[in-house]
Amino acid sequence: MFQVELKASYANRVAVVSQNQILESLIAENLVSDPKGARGRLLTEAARLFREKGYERTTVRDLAAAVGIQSGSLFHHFRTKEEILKAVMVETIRLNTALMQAALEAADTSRQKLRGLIRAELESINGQTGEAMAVLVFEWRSLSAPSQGEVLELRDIYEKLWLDVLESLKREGALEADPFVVRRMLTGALSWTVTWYKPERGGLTLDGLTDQVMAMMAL
Amino acid sequence: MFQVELKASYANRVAVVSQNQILESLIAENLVSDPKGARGRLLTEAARLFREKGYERTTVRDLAAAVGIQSGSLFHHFRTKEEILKAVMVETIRLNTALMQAALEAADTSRQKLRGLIRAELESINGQTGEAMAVLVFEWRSLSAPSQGEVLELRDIYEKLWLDVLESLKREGALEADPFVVRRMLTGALSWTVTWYKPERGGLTLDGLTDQVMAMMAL
DNA sequence: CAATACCAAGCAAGCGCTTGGTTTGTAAAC
DNA sequence: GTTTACAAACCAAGCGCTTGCTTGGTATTG
Repeated sequence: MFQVELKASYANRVAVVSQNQILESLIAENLVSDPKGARGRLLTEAARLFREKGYERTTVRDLAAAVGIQSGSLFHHFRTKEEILKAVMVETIRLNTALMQAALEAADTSRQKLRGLIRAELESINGQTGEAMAVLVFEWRSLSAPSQGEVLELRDIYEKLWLDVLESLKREGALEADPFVVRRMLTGALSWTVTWYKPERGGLTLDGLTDQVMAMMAL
Repeated sequence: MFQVELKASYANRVAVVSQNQILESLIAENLVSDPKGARGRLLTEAARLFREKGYERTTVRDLAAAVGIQSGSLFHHFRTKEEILKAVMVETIRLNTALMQAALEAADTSRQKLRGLIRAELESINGQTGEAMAVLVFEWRSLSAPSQGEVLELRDIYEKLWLDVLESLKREGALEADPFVVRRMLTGALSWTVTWYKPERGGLTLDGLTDQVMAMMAL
């Protein structure tokens, strides 16, 4: 699907380059909206507002004002407010799945693969797509049951990426706990960083944070 | 403040006994409401509803109906809807701080103390007070800024309990990562269990889950 | 006979969303 | 190269409903 051609000497550089490449591929395939377009800009602003004030507290008037149109005009692009929330989530998952796959392809050992996944998820949560990721985590209940089902299907795809790596580590004896449980613990731990991790202050970089997670697991 | 007299042979028994004792002490001191009283029953129902539907989606009419009164009558007990949310959070933190302190006093080594804290927090999250704990985690943003400040002060008290234990472990060489970071990771990981851990199915007990967390950290 | 707890009714404000009509972008037709 | 056609994008206004909360009065309790 998406191929990372070569492993460069600087892991960061690989990450940045492939991230843009991947984003563009997805836009070309119409799997995510171009942030420069009208729809994409709305989704970006929606993610920001949903994260900042929560889905329920964000009114369609807020959303419209954020992109400079009237509230009623929103419904030309989306049928309901909830459809906007769902779109934010779906596009976020699509992007992340692609990023995770790239991270896996760029790593050799299981340990490196796990580090790649952790690093990629931290990047998703605390980087440019962070607001959308936070929405995905914290606004889950605001989705209607049918929409939850659709989003869940997409999520299963990338959860499997994690489980495969963790199971390898267990087989190799590097991990003692149950892979399934560990993944869920990591989901919580990494998601939670959005509430406290601020790269500007303190000097802890994303790579440093990744190292801390690995160290916590004694890996 | 609260003293656990003796360590019984069965850790569970200690936990259960002290939990009730502690709850009663707090009720006696008017630090938490008696769940049998009118106010306490409302707060219990409020926690359930806030967790189930979220604070914003829960109306004062829902809350009133849950305890069998008219919506207007709520405002005889609380001045605003937000005051109800705040009360749920404040009382939950008070109870948990007391439970954590008890868990610490019942353990000898740093490793056992950490296990006690993890076990206690998992119990809080997935046990009887689970709904209130989930509200504390997921409805944080629905609190007004002043209320957030008040609740934060209370939370700092019990966060210090965790940091002390983790710092001991680090000094002893059992932990490599930064205690501060580890605590935040654990906060996320343990809170997140509320979204997936179901003791009925699967057979993983709270003690088993605690073991998994320790194993994940290679402790 | 007070104080406490509650009810019945409803208000003002804000909500998601609809409606009917206008502007804008684009591309074929002349 | 202007005209025509038409859909997409947007505005102005507001409808119907729900929301948190108030009010004035009535039971209930110690």
